Amino acid sequence: MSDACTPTLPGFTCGLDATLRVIAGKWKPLILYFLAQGGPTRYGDLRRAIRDVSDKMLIQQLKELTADGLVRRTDYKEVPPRVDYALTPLGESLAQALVPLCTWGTENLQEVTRVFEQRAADRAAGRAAGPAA
Amino acid sequence: MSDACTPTLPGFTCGLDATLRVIAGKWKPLILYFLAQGGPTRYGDLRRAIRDVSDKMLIQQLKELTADGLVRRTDYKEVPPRVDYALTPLGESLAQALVPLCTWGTENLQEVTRVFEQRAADRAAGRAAGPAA
DNA sequence: ACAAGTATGCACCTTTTGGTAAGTGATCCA
DNA sequence: TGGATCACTTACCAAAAGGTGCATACTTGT
Repeated sequence: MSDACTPTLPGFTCGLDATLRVIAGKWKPLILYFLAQGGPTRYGDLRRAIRDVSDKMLIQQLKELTADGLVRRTDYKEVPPRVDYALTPLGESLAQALVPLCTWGTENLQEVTRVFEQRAADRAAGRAAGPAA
Repeated sequence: MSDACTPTLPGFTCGLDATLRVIAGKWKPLILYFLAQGGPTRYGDLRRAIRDVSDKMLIQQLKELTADGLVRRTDYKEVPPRVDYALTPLGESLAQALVPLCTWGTENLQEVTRVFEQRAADRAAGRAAGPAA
């Protein structure tokens, strides 16, 4: 796995651990994804693009990403509010690092799909057997 | 972010999403990490290596990784139980895809560390101000 | 006889995460 | 005047994730 992982870091086990904690959160990768695709994006556009995300969640994750220096928030201080979000250089580099995962998921889509069907089936079986017995 | 992300997948938003759901779980990346480093590893060794993980969690995540086809479990059916775990080819390929994240975390360790200190400070401030007001 | 180690299972509980629904000022449109 | 849009905020809740600790069947070491 290369020795980029080996050093003993303060707080996290390895660089991988650190990274995963930064992007932890149901919508963060997706946000990074959309921001990496197009340039600066208005809040409402993100909101509509991601679909299924609630205001609360989207705002929350955007806040964290912003506080973490991965995303830059621009408030135009206009009368009907106007705000947009864009990746910082750091955010862009992270988005780059995500590409192989993205590729892996796509390349192994069959396996992954099977995996999730299996998980669902197991959960269903568990719920059927568990409460019954 | 390359177009490895673009296809409309059944269930998940993109390959990245799919991958992240596979490795979701506090200890899975670490397990993958340790298994990628050395070859087959006995349960007890993993347990001691990862430290801070509980039996319940480790077993649970190993089970999922095994069910997902990323890890192969070998039970030697011996009298004092002996079992070991190793990566499958699929698991190895995933471990490879994790390397850039690992590298990113290591390269941007300063930023990441700052980020987490900031988060901690914010949480502390929040707890101090919130209940008071 | 007794403690320890082996790989797990299980019950219970707390923390974290995510989701829903409502409300905020201000402006624009009919 | 009433409704919609903008970017949020807040209070409340449900579900999931994670943690602790005890139990198991068997053997080995003392």
